[in-house]
Amino acid sequence: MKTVPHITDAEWEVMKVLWNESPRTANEVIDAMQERTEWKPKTIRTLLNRLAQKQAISFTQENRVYAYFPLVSEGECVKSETQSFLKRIYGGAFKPMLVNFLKEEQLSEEDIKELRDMLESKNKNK
Amino acid sequence: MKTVPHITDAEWEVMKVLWNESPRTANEVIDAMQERTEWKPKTIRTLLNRLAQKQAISFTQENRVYAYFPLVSEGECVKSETQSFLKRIYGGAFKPMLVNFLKEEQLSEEDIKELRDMLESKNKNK
DNA sequence: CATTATGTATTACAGTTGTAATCCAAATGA
DNA sequence: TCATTTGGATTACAACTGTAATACATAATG
Repeated sequence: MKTVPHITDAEWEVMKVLWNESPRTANEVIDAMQERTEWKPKTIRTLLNRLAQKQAISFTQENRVYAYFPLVSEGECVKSETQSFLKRIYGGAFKPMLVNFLKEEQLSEEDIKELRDMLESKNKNK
Repeated sequence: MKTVPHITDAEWEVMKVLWNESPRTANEVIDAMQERTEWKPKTIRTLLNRLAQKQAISFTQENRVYAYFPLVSEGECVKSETQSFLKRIYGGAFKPMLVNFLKEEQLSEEDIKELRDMLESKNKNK
């Protein structure tokens, strides 16, 4: 099974931009980031470089300009990060986490209904 | 509201031991850790020091021996780590994560029942 | 009392991360 | 053609992490 590289907090913000739409040139990424963060353009270029190095993204070159695109999907990354989080905090067990979450979190009535329906259907098709 | 210090992966393992039972002397912690990791005693002492510095734990001194105990509860830490995880990965929203988890994870029939019951009772008392 | 063992304090050291600045070559404008 | 701007490549640098080793002081032992 494919292993996704570890993506840091700051890098994750850049990935979000590319997951949202790609390919994007460095400058397009920078513009998009300026809307959400205070980071300097150079900082964002550094992050793009690091992501490319660890093969989370790649790029095509058009004249002097690079256009970046993800090599790993958001789903893959979410799953992988979630798993290491689970392992760290809950010893890898999923249900204790869910239980804890349900205890702690605010959920609207509709949320609850939706979740219940999901559980139902999960129950059915097994 | 109280902010808990950030506890790293390695430190987290030490915290688990102290959450499990405390106070414990450095050597007792080391012994407990040897059962779960390959870490050298010196490494574990470093972690104990760092945790004490960041006031995640403290100690009493008996002759030359320190007995450590947590200053922050497991619940607090779990909550705090969970929140930064949520923020990072899911933009802070709880439900999308739940939905994703339910889609991805294996749950036994009993698990599902238990979760459904939890949802029920959550629904009731609101 | 001298030596050794033991617990703690201090120091080490490379890899990762956040956060850029500087350097360089090509394109663009005067 | 020469100066300037621009995009990318290289370099910077401190804090944090993982993973210890070394130094030091005191207690135990011969």
